[in-house]
Amino acid sequence: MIRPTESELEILQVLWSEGPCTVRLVHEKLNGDRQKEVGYTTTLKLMQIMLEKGLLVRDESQRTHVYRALVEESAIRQGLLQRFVDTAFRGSASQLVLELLGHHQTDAQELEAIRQLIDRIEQEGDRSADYEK
Amino acid sequence: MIRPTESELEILQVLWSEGPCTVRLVHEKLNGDRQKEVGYTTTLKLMQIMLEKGLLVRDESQRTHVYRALVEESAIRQGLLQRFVDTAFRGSASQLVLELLGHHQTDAQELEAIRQLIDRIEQEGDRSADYEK
DNA sequence: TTTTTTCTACGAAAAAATTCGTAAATAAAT
DNA sequence: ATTTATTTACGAATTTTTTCGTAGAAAAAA
Repeated sequence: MIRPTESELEILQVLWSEGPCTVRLVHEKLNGDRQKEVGYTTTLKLMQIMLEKGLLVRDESQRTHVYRALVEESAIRQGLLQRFVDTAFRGSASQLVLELLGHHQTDAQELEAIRQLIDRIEQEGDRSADYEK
Repeated sequence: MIRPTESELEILQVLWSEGPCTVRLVHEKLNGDRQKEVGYTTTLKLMQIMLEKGLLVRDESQRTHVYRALVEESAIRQGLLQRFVDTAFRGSASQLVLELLGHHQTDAQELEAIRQLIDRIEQEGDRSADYEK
């Protein structure tokens, strides 16, 4: 399974939300949002490594390369979430949700969306056997 | 903020669910649940490090020391969850929940518990201003 | 009693992840 | 034309995390 490190994930977040970017752009985005400052070549190196790993691809037609995420956000989220539930919540997804809703600010609209999702899942209860792993 | 590493978290999980344990017990628990085998002194060393960090305490009255988690599960979960929401879901707790409920098997009872929690939160909506950060 | 096992302490090796410096090439500015 | 700035490549240093080997003390077994 593809498992980006924390630094790699930060870069992916930028590319997912901004679309294809130069190293410069990613770097400025990171050092803007953040308190932590790192050198330009650090970001560059990371993105080169991610290229090797197949997390990114790049357009080299110009001198200034443009990088693009090759992995999908939802797929990565899936993997990270699965792992996280297992390690931090011993596999109990509902425990995680309870913890989350209990301590985080979640606005009414989002709560409603979640409620509707629960309704849908409960309706599907009969054919829960359809689920694969 | 206290942030155990992944290996440290595995050890904490054992201590949280089993209560105070010897290194031997923790070690066997880990190498049982898991496909990954590590040496005994590896577990020992990790627990000694965790002791230094203040994650654990131990009873040295006997030759075979008994370790106990000094940090609370809920507190650690809080911290890890916060960080995880931020890094993997850009801070959107509800996105995480949607992802989770959409792809994980959650039994009816747990869904009901979550629904009730949502009800409670929505009722408290009026005094949402009371929330701190 | 002697041998074997079990445990801790300690240091250090190994692996993984992050960071940066330097050089060379290209582009931009003066 | 010359200087300055930007970009990539590359290797390596640093930091963090994980792993283990060895030695010595204590306990258990023979």
